Amino acid sequence: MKKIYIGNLPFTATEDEIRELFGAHGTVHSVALINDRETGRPRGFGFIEVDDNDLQGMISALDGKEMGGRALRVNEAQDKPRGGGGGGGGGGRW
DNA sequence: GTTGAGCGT
Repeated sequence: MKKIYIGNLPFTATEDEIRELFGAHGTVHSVALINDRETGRPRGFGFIEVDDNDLQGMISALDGKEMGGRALRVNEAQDKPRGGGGGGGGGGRW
């Protein structure tokens, strides 16, 4: 199971839309749209957990897909450590 | 009734 970073999301997008959109191209284990912790406004990006075998398929299939008038940005997430401990990994190689 | 970076508690 891997994580996918979704950016350039429209403020009108919801987890349900993401789940259905990505679920149509693979198995989506969980969907999480990130909104501002202080103001509560949507940040325009989110995360989803998908299977390893469907990760590439979703990225190649939904990356650049238009949603709400804006092109979605799909890429494998970096599994950044949020709650202490651990170190970064991979990343940055574009 | 607003907005736009880009990896979350």
